[in-house]
Parts: sequence; structure tokens; C-alpha cells
Amino acid sequence: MTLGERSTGGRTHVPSAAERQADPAAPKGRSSGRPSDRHGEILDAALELFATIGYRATTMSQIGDRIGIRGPSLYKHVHSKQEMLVEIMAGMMEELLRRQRAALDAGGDVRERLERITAVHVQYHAEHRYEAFVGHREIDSLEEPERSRILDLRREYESRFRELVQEGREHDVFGASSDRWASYAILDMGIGVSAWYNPSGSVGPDELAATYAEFAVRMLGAGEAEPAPRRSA
Amino acid sequence: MTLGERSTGGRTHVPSAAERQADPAAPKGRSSGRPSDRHGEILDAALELFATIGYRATTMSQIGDRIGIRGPSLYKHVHSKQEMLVEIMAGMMEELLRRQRAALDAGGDVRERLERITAVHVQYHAEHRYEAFVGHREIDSLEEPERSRILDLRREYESRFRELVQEGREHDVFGASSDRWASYAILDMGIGVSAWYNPSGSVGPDELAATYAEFAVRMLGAGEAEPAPRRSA
DNA sequence: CCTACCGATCGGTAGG
DNA sequence: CCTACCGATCGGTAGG
Repeated sequence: MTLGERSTGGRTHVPSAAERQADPAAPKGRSSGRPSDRHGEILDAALELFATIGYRATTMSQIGDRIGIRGPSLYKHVHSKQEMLVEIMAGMMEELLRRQRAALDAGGDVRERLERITAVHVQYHAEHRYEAFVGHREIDSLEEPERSRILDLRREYESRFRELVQEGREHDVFGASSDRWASYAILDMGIGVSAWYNPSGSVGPDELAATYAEFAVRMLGAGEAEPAPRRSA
Repeated sequence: MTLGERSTGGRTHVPSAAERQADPAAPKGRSSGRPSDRHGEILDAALELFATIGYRATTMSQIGDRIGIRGPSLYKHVHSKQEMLVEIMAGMMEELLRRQRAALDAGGDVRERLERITAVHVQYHAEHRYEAFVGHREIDSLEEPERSRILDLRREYESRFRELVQEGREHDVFGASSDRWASYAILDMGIGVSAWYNPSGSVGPDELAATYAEFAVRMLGAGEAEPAPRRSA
């Protein structure tokens, strides 16, 4: 909850990882201790370790421990440690882009759209803090060409913010200031959420997202025109 | 310059590291290739590597390469790899706190003080992006008890933001919203700067700092009362 | 400041 | 899914 603790990567449990579209072959359904989705289980364990102690610091043996098997046994379900990272990071960026796209497709004026992609950005970083944290921190742990691929996705994601800020400024909805700096500021404050957000706290990701969307809009100098739509995407 | 590149940790040269108060014994003065400040040279090399490829990924041999000696020879000037990280991180946090303290001691109303500590925050993260980047990213690479010590310093640094936001809200200078979230947002957008700022670009750290100080103040809902003092601390 | 080298760790493979 | 193990890396020490 403090800045210091934030940088630790969070210490509560990882949620999600059910909508990871990976696992194209294996059967779905975790919950009971049934044999099924070993691949998904392994990825979840890896994600939690990557997020809390880092990719390089995580050993195959530790990942195995989390699901009750030995390190070498992981290779029956996974090709390599690197491949796990690739799957996690690619899945994360694709999901983020998907949600951003949906937020934009919902239409509305510039200000509404900016609020919406900001809310989506923040909400994801709170709900999927481990994925987001790893996705942001471990890019350089990726080998080429995957690293460049992910970097391209990030650039695309980021450019949507910049374009919207620019559009708003050109239509005098937002005040003047560097579009790039403003969009970076919005992106970075959202990314920061993944480092300190506490899922067992009293506020939900959606409330946080709505507040940050307001921060963004105010930062850009767009006054409180209408009663400020509070929905959080 | 793009979000993607940001996460690489920057690719230009490291500045500074002359004011690192360390090196309490060895003679000062670098510049010519004279024997003198080996310790400082080593720390500079280590910092650049820690920032670009990470602490764990950096080998003693690589650090040696940068100054033209072998890995084992480093131990004549430094006790361990870990000690180098401690020196870098402690020096960074102490400098940041020193500057923040000075910004607060300069007085003024809440809004002025918040602008000033935000500007100082951002300016440092631009000017000393490597120190700041490492200081933020490698906290968990520190062994105890140093890790906890640094974490305490961070908490202190951060609490000054929160206190100021709170003070402004209580005096109705800032609008209502979570003090903690708002201060985190300001802190995080500043930290982000250390990941993407390009020192060879056309804008200086002070201009960026002034812009971000305005972002912060607008985000908090403090209108443009007076002509908005633009000095950047 | 160097070479030689130790001790430990770790990703991944062999071969059941 | 396991044990045994290889090959490579790396921080740090010995001993000049």
C-alpha cells in the first residue's frame, strides 16, 4: 500500500488467468483437483512467481513446487521457461488491446472516449496486476523476435492514447500541452496501479478506474462540462 | 521514446554520478584517464549496466569490461556486487529526499509546495534516469536489512506527497478525491519519466518538470488561480 | 591488476 | 511424472 510495498509486486493472491486464450489443445476446467488443465496451472504458478520475485530469479523447480511436481516434469507440458514468459506477455498485451478497442468502438465524444480507455487501462492493471506487472517489467527478459513483437503491440496500445489526446486538443476540448507527455503521464499512472493495488482492500477496480479517468480528464484541462459520466467501462 | 522503448531503460549515456557522496576515502577527480577514482568509475559502469540489462543479468566481468579490467580485479575496489547496488540505491533515495526537503523548506502555499515537490520529483527522474530506474526496479534485488531501510526511505518520500494533497484538500484548494490515489498517480507519472525520457531530445528536464507540475495541480482540481508560477524548482 | 579455479546454481535432457 | 546428470554461467577467492 505504500510506495515501498508497491515495488514488491504485490503480495496477495493472483486472480484470473482463466481467460487466457492459450491452451488450444488441452481441456478446460480447473477448480477441483482434477488432472485436466496442467498447462494453465503451470502458467498461473509461473506468473505469480515472475511477478513476485522476477523472471530470472524464478527457477523451474519453484514453479513445479507450486503444483506439486518436480522441475523437470514441467517439460511434459511446456517447452521452456522462456515460452511461458512469451505466453504470459503476449496474452496480456492482446487482452489489453482487445479491451481498448472495445472502449473506442463504443463511440462518444473525445472526452468520453478518453475517459473510457483510461478506465479500461486502469481497471485491467488493478484486476490483472500480476500480468500487467510482469508485462511491463520483463519485456527485456524476452528473446528476439518476441520482444520486438510485444514492443510493437505496446506502441500500438500507447498511440491510441496519444491520438485521442491530440484529437481533443485540436477540437479545443483539452488545453494545450505536449500530447506525448500527457499521454505518457496517463499511461504511467495506470501502470503504477499494478504495483500497489491491493485486491483485498475496500475499493474495487472499477471505482479506482473511474477516479483515474477523472484524473486524466482534469489533467488535460477539460473542465467538468456535463455532470461527468462516472461509468468505468 | 515510445512506450515500448521506455521499458528498455533508456539507451543513451549516463550523466552525473559525480555528486555521489560515496567514496569517502579515495581521491576525487575523474576526467583524464588518471588512476584516481576507480571506485566511482566502477559504480558508473555498474549503474549503466544495472539500468539497461538489470542487476541479476549484469556480471562482474561486464562491469570490468567497461573500464578495461577483468572481473576479479573489481574486488580491489569494491566488496561485492550487492554492495554496489546498495550504494547506488541508498545514494539515490537520499538525494531525492534531500531535494524534496529543500523544495518544502522553500515555503509558499500548499499549491506552490505541491508544484515544487512534483517538479523536483520529475526533474530528478529525468536528469538521473538510470539511478531512478534502478532505484525503482531493483528494490527486491537488495538483501535485508538494506531492502527494508530503502523501503522506509521511500515511504517517507511518498508520505510527503500524500500529506500535501491532504492539506490542500482540507483547505479546499484541491477538490475531493482519494488523497492516496492522487498522490500515487503523481508519483507514478514521475517515476515513468525515468523509463522514457531521452536526454538528447529537445526538451530539458526543467521544462518537463514544469509541465508535470501543472498536470499534478490540474489533476487535483486546483484551477488556474494566479498566473501559475512556472519555475521548475 | 591478472590467471586459475572453486562452489553453487540452474535450464534442460536421458531414460526410464 | 521421477531421478540422475550434463553443460554452462557466475560470484568470489587464492596467490601471486
